[in-house]
Amino acid sequence: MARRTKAEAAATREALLDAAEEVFLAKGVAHTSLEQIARHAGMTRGAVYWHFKNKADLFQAMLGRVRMPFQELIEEVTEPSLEESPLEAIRLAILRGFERLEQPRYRRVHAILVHHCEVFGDIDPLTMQNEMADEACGALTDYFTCAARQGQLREGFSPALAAELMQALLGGLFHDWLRNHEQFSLVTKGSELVEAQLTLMRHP
Amino acid sequence: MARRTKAEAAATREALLDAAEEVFLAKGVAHTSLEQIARHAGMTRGAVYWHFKNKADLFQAMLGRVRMPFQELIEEVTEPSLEESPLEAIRLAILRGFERLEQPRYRRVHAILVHHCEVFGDIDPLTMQNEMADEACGALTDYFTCAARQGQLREGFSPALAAELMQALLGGLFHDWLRNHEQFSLVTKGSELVEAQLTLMRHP
DNA sequence: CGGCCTTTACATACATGAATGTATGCCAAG
DNA sequence: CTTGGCATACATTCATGTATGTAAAGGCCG
Repeated sequence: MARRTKAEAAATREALLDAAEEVFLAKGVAHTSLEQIARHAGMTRGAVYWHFKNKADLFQAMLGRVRMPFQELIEEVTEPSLEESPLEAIRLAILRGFERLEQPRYRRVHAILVHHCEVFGDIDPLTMQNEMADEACGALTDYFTCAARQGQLREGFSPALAAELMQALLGGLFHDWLRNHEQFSLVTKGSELVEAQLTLMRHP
Repeated sequence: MARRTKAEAAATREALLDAAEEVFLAKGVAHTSLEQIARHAGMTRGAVYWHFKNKADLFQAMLGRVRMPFQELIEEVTEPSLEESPLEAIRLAILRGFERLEQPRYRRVHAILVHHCEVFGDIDPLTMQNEMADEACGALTDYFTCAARQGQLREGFSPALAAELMQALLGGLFHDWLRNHEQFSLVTKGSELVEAQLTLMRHP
């Protein structure tokens, strides 16, 4: 092959990342060679080493396409306002998260991060998951605290406990779904469970 | 080295499995060589290939030392009887599970299975996790059904929903704890959360 | 606008190291 | 004296990283 235009080069870069997602998901990160990724994208390893420094660099670029801070999800939810019904805001934010995660790219990359890659080079997926979990739990605590101040939580039920319960619930559901997403829809089952849990925790 | 007695041979086999646990946990299954395992046990690869066919075989043997069927945990709980207070029986069974998992060997092997190994040879950790999850959810459903028949569950709250909520809660907690067990005690925090959740679901 | 030159976007070829599996050696247990 | 329990040596495969080749893109200059 000969040289492509800038747009074509950017396209092959994306194609390589797409291929990486699929092969990583199918065979695991550690057991896929850069050769396999390149061939799956119709290229050779030359293209990979041109666009990325090495496997870790490619992996980071793949992650970079799906950064989804949890705080952002909350901020997207403006209706209804956080101040008047925080529990409903939490529910909607979680629903938004579910909807994003059901997009193939988000689902694949998170499945790879959680279930198909080990510590590897300077990349530690467990640290990343810890950061995600801490961020989520922090945000949940804030908003459950807000809910408690307005008397929306069952009495004797601390915001911290509510946040931890909800975070564990979400984490378990998340892992189950990532393991085999064909088994159930995240938004459908997730909404049911979250709604049921919020009903249990809400002040009667 | 020269030949050892049968007991010594069995001991080196266990030593190899112990070494495998530690190195797998530290560096991930895919990125540890049989050489590293052997050296960590004070042996050479010759010993490994004598006791095990290959890496997958060694891995299976490592798993074999910690098989913990969930049903067994329930059956161990005879006090109080399942028939008179099923919710309490569930709580105790879960507590038993937590206590087992906090033993170093159980914790390490499950951490490896969940967070430190990818699909690999004829071994698929995700299938194993699915089987564990299905088994757990099935048992939980049975016992929540029993609880519902005795009117111990909040009205309008189906046993299936209760089981799914509890399973997601346990799964999330499990994953969080396996990621970094120094952060909190599984029995302590786990007991709090499970107790809180059962209180929420219990008929008032 | 056409010729030239440099750089880009890869493909190909090569060197290296690491891990595996097997074959063989060796010494004591039984 | 035979076989079990390893250690050692060897051959092979495989992935990586780099070096080199190359044809076209995109500019510069006349």
